[in-house]
Amino acid sequence: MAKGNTPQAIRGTQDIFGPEAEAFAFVVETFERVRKLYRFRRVEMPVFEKTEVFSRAIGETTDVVSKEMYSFEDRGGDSLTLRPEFTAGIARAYLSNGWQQHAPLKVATHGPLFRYERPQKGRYRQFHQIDAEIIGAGEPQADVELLAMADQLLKELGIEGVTLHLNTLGDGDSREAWRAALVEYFSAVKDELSEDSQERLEKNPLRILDSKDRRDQKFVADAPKIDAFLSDEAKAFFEAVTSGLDAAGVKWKRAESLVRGLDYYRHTAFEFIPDEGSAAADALGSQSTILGGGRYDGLMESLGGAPTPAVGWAAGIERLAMLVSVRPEVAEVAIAAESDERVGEAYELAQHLRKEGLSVEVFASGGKRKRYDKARKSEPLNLISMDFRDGEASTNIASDDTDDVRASRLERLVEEFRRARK
RNA sequence: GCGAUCGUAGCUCAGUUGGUUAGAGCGCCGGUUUGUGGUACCGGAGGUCGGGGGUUCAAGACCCCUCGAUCGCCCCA
Repeated sequence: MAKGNTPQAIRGTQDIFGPEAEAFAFVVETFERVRKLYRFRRVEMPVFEKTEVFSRAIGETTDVVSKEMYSFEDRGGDSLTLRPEFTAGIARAYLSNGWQQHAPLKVATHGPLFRYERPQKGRYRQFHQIDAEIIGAGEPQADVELLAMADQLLKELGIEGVTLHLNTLGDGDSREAWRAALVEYFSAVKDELSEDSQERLEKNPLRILDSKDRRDQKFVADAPKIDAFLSDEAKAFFEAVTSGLDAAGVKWKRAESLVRGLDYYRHTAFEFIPDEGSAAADALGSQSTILGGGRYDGLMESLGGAPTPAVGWAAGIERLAMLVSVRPEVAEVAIAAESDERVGEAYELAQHLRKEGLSVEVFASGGKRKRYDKARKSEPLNLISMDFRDGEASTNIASDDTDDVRASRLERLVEEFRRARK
């Protein structure tokens, strides 16, 4: 509980500790490992950019830009913004650094993002994502490889009950024609739509399709389908993606009403969503998407670059962390210095063992009788007690170590250490 | 931006229709069982009951405001 004059953390930020922090680290470590398997190269990006990087790339009318950005003026009067996503900044870096020379470029990164929103379960003002992008690759195989990586990542995290929902938005022309048809269709029944969807009709008609409001849902089933507006090329592209996924053993499900909020998406759009009634769905509350992305062939042009096909995804680390289970890290060795005469020696032994690659914790403070108990409670694999009684030093090892090699190596190291000290 | 629920020790929570010095468990600190021991027992520290105002002889409990948290809507990872 915060005391009167102790500053509070900013709303929507988190101080992550304990099992949550372990889960967070596990997600990041697993991502780093899997990304190397697919040969994605690591990039580090600035946390803030000129505001126009996001407003031009993401779209002025999107919620992200119009009301969720952390923007401020720097001392030179430029408008800067804390990044609300990775893709726009990566696209900017691609153009400003001439990374075209590396195309097709596969990059991965992770870190904090910022969005001024009302915090709730699985949703924060400072949140964290892992992110993967393939830039300068227009072939459907790029989509497949990217999705295969996502699928493998989730499996290696041990996350179950999550399904890839897949859709195509077609190329620019298909998408526009579909959008126009949707506006026409929903305009005819405008008065019967929810208030939110009446507004969406102006701003983002595609979003009406995944409205949660019953009043909207009864019209959704008969709404125009994207498939009717796809050009032959767009259709062939989507088929190549789906057959590639099948060949790669990635399970997917067609989601005709899946659209993505940001302006730059074309062709493939996808989200990994927990199955209804699954443990994952329960854990996430109403924030159902754990990983989402798609193809954004139009983005580079909006930043003044040459047309450049690209596809990418991002996943919320906090959301993934809610779905993984990690065992608490226990020490390989705990040393209880049960009398003050042995404290110095206990720390020396700890250093010796740490240099040999063992994780060691020393218990040498507080009541002497309680040091052993504390060491015990930390549930180490091996427990060394060091005491000094009746003028005699004793050193004992109690081992619950299931790894016999490590346990016997420890005994040897401790024995060496004692001989060397004499 | 809107709505609902909630705010009592470091943590999890009790606190009866408003009624004396606000409690428990865990954790923390100290001590006892002169001991191969994750035990048990004893003691201690720690609370402006989120904050402010009001009603009342009396408020942790009731009313108003405010701050914060949680969950949901919008949107999104």
